[in-house]
Amino acid sequence: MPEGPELHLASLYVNKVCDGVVFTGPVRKSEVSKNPDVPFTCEAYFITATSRGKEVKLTLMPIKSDDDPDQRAKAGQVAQPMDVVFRFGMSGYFRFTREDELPKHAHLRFYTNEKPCRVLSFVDTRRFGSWQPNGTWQADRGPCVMFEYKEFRENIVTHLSDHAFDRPICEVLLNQKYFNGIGNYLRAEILFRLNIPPFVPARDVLDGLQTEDLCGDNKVKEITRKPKNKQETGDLLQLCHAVPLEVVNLGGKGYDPEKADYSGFEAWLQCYNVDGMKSTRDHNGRTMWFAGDPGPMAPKNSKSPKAIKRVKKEDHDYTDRKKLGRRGPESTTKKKAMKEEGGTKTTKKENKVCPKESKRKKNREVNAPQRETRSSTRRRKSSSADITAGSQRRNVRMAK
DNA sequence: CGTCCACGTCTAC
DNA sequence: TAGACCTGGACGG
Repeated sequence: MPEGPELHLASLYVNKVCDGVVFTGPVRKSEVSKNPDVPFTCEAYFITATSRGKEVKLTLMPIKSDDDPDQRAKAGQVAQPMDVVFRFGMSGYFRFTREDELPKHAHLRFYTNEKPCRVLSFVDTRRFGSWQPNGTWQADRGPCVMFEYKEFRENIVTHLSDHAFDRPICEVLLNQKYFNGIGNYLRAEILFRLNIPPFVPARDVLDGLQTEDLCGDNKVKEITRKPKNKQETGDLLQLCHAVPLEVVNLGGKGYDPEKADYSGFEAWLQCYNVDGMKSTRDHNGRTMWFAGDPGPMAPKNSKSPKAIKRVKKEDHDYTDRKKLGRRGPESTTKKKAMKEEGGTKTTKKENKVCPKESKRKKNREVNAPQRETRSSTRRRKSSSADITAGSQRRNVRMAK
């Protein structure tokens, strides 16, 4: 669930399913969760949600009842509203179900006063997510790229001397102090659309930016003009706003391969995890998907013994370039890569950036070998109209 | 069976 | 700049 669009969609979901629903009693936490207890209990309360970048805030609002003059007397005092701020980690989301169909990994739960009751659950398989009772938006996170656009722009143009911008643009895009809401698939999609190599210095791309959105009223004019550097930067911050909003407007659940409506999102992706696109690890071990030139700051050193072995092997595989694909790149946490130690590791070769097949083609079906020039297997799931559109768009890019 | 990979932070050497 | 924190799906043997 977890980049800006998914967090916002989660807040919309909560507001929709909890509209008019009365919750009651204590908030309950799973045994296994290491997150804090939420010391809130109330006879009757509403739940509403808002989002900002990669956080969601739930507001637990006691219902004051004129019909219940005992309310104050009983509790000694009326419960106060409480905000709980969530981060979703890699796998967090909200679900509203009957109590007897609680999802696995429902780590924080809010119960309705119905009979049988229903439950709003914060579900988080991997438990990288977190919540904070009486929470506030995390102090070090910047303005929301989607819903605080003006402040977002300003925060960047007024801090360009920050050393954070010494890094490659693709890595800076994950810095939540400046790009609150951008994650791994969004950075790939945004840079791909502007044809910006991922490993160019961020400041080179952002330098000369205006606080005002250059592409506002004059949008058409600006875009049809010769794309200069400054133009692209204007576009970059604008796309950091517009691309996530596209996902929100897809109306599905965003990035969530487990869900039925994932195909719409998958068809929307132009670069991330798309067959034929290149990918490599950035300096933090995160996979960067891109097309064309990686840029001057691309990591040169392979840290993957397996990748080296593969490369050697492939040196003799001259028959089919298409097959190059899938090295076994490092896992983000390279746990036991030491196992293989041998001598392979010392002879580090360049970690070649090469096109590869998407791993996410779970079609075990052994069809006739598809020689389709990419554009291809993954995309085939979308409607033919989308395929055409996608291809055309790419052709335009290539023609440039 | 085992290995690799995943939409993200965190903190410790 | 590494690990640590976790579960589970895809894929290979």
